[in-house]
Amino acid sequence: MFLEQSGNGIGFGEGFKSMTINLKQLSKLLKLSPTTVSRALADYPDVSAKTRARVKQMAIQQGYQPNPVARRLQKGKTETIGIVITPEQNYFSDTFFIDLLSGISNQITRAGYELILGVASDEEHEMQSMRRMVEGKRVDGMILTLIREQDPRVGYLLDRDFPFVLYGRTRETRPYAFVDMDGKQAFEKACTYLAGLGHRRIALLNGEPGFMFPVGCREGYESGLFLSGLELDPDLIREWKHKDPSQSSYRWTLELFKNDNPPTAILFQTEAVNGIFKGLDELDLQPGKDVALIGYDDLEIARIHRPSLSVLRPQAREAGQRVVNILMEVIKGEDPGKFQEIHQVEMVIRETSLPPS
Amino acid sequence: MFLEQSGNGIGFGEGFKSMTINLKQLSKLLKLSPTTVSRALADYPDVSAKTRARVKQMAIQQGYQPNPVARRLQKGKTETIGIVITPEQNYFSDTFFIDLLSGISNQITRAGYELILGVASDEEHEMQSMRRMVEGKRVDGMILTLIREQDPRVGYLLDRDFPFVLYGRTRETRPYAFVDMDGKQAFEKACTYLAGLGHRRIALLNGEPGFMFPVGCREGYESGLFLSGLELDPDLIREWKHKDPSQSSYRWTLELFKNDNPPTAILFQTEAVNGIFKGLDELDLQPGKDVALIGYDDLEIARIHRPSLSVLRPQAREAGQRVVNILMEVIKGEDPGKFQEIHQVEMVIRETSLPPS
DNA sequence: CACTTTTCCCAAAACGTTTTGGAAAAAAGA
DNA sequence: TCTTTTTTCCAAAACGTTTTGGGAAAAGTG
Repeated sequence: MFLEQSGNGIGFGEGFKSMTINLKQLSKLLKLSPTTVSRALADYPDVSAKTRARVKQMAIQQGYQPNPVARRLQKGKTETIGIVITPEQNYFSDTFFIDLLSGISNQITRAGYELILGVASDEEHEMQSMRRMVEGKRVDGMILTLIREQDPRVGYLLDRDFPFVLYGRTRETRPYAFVDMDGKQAFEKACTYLAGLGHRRIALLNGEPGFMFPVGCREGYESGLFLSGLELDPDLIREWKHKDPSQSSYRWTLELFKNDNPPTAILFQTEAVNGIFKGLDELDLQPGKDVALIGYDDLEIARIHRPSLSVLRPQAREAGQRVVNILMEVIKGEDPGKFQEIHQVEMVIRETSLPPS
Repeated sequence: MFLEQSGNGIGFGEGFKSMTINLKQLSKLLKLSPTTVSRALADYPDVSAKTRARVKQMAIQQGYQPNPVARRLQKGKTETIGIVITPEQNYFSDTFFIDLLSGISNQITRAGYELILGVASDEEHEMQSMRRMVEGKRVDGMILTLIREQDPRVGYLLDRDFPFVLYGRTRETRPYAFVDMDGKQAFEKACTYLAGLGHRRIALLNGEPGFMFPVGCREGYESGLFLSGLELDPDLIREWKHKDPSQSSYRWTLELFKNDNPPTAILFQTEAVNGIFKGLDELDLQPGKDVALIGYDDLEIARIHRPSLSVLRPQAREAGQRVVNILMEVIKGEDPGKFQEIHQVEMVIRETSLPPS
């Protein structure tokens, strides 16, 4: 009588929609207890090989899939990872971020987890969206991107000992897990490469302060200059704005060439390329020929432009996968401090990195 | 004794992480049954105003939030919406799609739901990702974007009577819910506007066949020509490829001007603008001056380019919100056929829509 | 054969809610 | 006062899993 309680028998005239089978129904079909079926499917050793095979076959035949919500309740885990993106800072400018997201998503799916997405219009909503996920017990872990030098999200998560992994780094003394690109090494490489070609006036059009990624770029730039025996000239360093990459980089490009001793090469984030091209065009300078250019990130525009743009190419997809694998470890209870990865960035030489004319 | 079963008292020395309170704990604190507390918070009329107030106050004070997983299990709903995006078809080319996603996400959050994201590399994985969500009982409804003329996803969902809403339309006779932009009316408006300026040779650089959105654009273009008393010339219609918008549109731009009687204006999707600018540049034609241009979608490049690009501007954010509101109705059991919305598209005249010279 | 060990299975509890179906207490009506 | 109605609360069931803690049967051992 107890077994009959919920009256959900094998189901006869049900619609397509409810044609999904239950653990209880499946076990009834097999004349086994739900316990045994559950354990058979989970490969517990205390169920005989014969019945395990029988159970699995029937499960496949009936298209049984355990209800994830029920499992989550019992296991006390949401099997869900959260990420919050912000449109203002033009994340989606091109393939880069979607590559990262693609790596993240695929790896999360492989683990049987879900990825829930928040879209926040500004920093405040970003925090709010994250808190909803964390305090509302909607996720087991968070992935953070576009990290700021002082990032309140990191402190928040560390304070409550909530699992998370950064794509990027921040200024925080407590140990935390991150995957970052070696922007420093990349810009150093690009800078020494240009110097090796004979360039003596190399400019840096960097991302604006506040975010963390321009820090490494600048370090690499300075170190590259030093290694090449070049002096750092503050007049050759400018910063574009996130809210308006093209416009600000356009203006700074014009500015750079007002210099008595103008640059013969520019290092920058590819996000700003449109403004630079426009500025050079206005100054009647040919990219590649009159001014060497190397961008950071291999966006579509870099490949299709003529002359094609030499770039530093971070492997976003791979990084995304690593972020997820690490987050899974942290969720399991591993020490986050153990997971701090800095990935190499390759340089792709195309047509805009010639010697000075 | 029954009440003591799980031994989770009010919790003294627990860490930050588990400092979240339970319905049972809350009810114990209030000396009420979990039933009453639950019903008080849900504003049931069978709990007195006084205790309701007391319960709510204590809930706020203790920071109680019902465990979403438990609620989902009991309610038999996942409170989750699914969406699958594909990077190949460059969705994220600019702000347009993120605006749509932003509207979707905000509205979903407002309803207390989650948005889960799948990223699929191709059509096959797109379907696979969706089936995992649907058959794995991970979502209550699906949102579909970038719809194809023959779209297997729509048939799949209709067959199993699963709630979904399209952003766009497809060729399907059974009724389904959608929100679409009036591409036809938009292109008709743009076309008659250009004709009104005196243009007689208006070209269309359209999206490639297979997807649904170029269909409306073409219809609007043809209708616009007709209304303006212009003949349709097949030589003035070309289609760019999704995999490579810039490159293909570049080639087709060159092609268009090999014509004995070349166009004086081009209508196109803004996605293809880089290729067009490049082609015109190579032909020594000034955008706006020598050739009028109107693009569909107000991407950043349209605003920052000089001359700035006249565009047709769909309201992506608003559309995203409507998609979610409709999906909620469909999930509630409303007839999807009732929800078929076509949104107007405004035209933004900037510098590239001058009369022919 | 009697005892121990191993193999194989299962009933019941638990996860944290909401809903169902009353029941006691209070108020209203006779 | 007694009955009926309304108000206010709650115990128990249910959602669909996984885990716990055995227990019966089979196999091995002396």
